[in-house]
Amino acid sequence: MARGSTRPTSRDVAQAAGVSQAAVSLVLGDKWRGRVSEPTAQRVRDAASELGYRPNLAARNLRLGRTRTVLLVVPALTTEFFAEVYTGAARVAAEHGFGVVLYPSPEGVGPARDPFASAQAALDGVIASSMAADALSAIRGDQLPLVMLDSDPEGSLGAATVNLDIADGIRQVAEHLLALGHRSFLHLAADIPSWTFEVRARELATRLTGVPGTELRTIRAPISIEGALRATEAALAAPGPRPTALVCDDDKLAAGAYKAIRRAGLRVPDDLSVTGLDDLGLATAIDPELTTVRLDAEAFGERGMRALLAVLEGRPPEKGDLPVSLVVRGSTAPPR
Amino acid sequence: MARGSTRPTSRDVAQAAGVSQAAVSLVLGDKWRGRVSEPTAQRVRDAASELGYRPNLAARNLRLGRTRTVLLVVPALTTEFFAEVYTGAARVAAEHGFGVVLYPSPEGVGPARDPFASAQAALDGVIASSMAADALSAIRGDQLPLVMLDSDPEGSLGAATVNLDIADGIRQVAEHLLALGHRSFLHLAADIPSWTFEVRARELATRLTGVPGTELRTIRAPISIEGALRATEAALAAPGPRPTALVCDDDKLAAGAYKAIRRAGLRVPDDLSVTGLDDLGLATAIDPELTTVRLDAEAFGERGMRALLAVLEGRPPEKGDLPVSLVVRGSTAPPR
DNA sequence: CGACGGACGTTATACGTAACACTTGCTGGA
DNA sequence: TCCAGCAAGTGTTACGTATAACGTCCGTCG
Repeated sequence: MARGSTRPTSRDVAQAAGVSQAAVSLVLGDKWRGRVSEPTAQRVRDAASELGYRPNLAARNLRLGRTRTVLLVVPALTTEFFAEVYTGAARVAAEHGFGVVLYPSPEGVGPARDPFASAQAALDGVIASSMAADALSAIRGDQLPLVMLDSDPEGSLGAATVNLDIADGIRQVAEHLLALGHRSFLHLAADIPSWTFEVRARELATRLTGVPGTELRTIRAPISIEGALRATEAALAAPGPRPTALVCDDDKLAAGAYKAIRRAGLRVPDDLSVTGLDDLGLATAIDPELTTVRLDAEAFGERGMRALLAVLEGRPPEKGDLPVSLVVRGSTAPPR
Repeated sequence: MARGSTRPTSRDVAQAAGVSQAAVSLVLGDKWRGRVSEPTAQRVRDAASELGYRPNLAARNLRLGRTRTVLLVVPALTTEFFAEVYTGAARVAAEHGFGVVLYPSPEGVGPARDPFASAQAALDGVIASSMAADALSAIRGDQLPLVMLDSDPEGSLGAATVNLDIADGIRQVAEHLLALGHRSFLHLAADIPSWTFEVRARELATRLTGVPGTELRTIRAPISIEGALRATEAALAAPGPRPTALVCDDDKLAAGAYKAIRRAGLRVPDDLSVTGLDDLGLATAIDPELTTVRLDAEAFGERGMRALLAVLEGRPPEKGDLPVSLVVRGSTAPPR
């Protein structure tokens, strides 16, 4: 590991302190109450810090048969959303002496690499976003304890799931737009096959079917500004009456839509109301600021980690979806 | 690890294939040319996949004394920039059989947690952004091979450095703005103590001092839309002649500045030209699209990983800074 | 006065893997 | 005929740690 000399081991510490290796392990592992005298323990601690001793984690992991390391599989790191999920998960993990390793699954539909080859660390369990579709089959192959983020509770075959209440978010969006008087909707959907996006489509359709005179069209785009720009441009150029409200599957799509709307010579929200979903920093960077659904990504990560800890300890994980809330800003207004 | 039964070991595979554990290790380690016959090797491979054998990485790491795992220390994951750095580093790492583990240092000036507590995996080396100032002292304490990203080549005490040619980027920005006719500049600087930001300030000052009649003022803000908004608002409200060009340390700051400029009733670029640095997705999401300096974050990550591999193998790392390029968009124009 | 138990440690072992050193059977050349 | 040499493996060990099981010394109690 180190350059010239090899790193000190617990045996080196033992020798320096004049005790056995076992005593070092006891003292440094904090299991010495009544087994080692205080002066001796102090000698061990001094020797350890003197030598700059750090336990060899590979050896410890081997001995204990567990690693206190967990893998977080995310679709791709191009959005700050999963950065915050990571932050939340890592905080809870640290409180329990665990570490979190990230595996960003390759973008697009590339060949599914082995997620565990990238995370060389041995693992106690896995938290996986259902959006990281490529990696899922490989993950299911392993018998590791698994928590799924935003995945169909029915279809997850026993794996614990932690979900944001996206359906409720879409309900709030729909009610907000209906209350403003909108009746002609365009849904800009993400073209990733994932349960969480199916929920958006289903819930939006459900909420509108009850209301007379409503109309809903759907277009799909990859989750990128460029992709959303092109899809929206095409939709706006299509013949027929223009919709008055554009519901986007996430904020990034909304940002792309803004550009298409500007290029078409139209204005948000005067000609077209737009909503997003995520409430990323992007939502307030664009003009007008975006009406969107606020997801608490950090809480999502925390809940995911807690669920995994529960599974590891044989406890049942918390039930219930995480609440979300509509944030009304300047991108929605009554139709003209 | 697994729920009920324990995972199969190489010994289990050996028994199933009717060979010794050593033979399994040879076959699966691909070191069997001339040592094990093809039929036997095939029997071993079949038994391994039959049992779903996966080597215990903790044991392997212990035995080999190296982990093929590397730590990437980044300031915080709130921007896609380091996501791309990670992508590049992970790709190169994978090509060499290495894995990359991420350590996002806590935001702000919180107490420096131990980066290695979070990355429970044992490590062969570290790549660290100089912006992750909190974690640096802890990192230097370990004797691990280290590569610094965007750090002072002089002040890094022997650690290898990989740098983007930020100075050249700022030169291009300055020349672009001077050529447009600007003479009164405002520098919106990041208030993070990091060499890479010092370079921006120094280079900008240098480029302007040669030109007669120029004026440069500097304000500082935390790297967030909100922070930039407030700092810019204050600067625009200050008495005296208004600058005609606003040079921002990165794109996020520029996005915040846009908002302040709009609130002041001014327009980009008519009243004020704005430049950024990074070329994130954000740069084209805002209106008008941002003139900025394109940094190839993925190449940065790749180069960082290659440098670390070189250090690990005792080779000298590549020299030379990575080139950057000015991307001129709609946020810069001649002053009125 | 013998036994007993607490305080303070030590010895020995196992975790799963990779690699070195060694064995065995066979072939071919002198 | 005999031995070198090779193919095809096997036996054994060490990596560094945590912990179960075992000693030893001494004070105390019945």
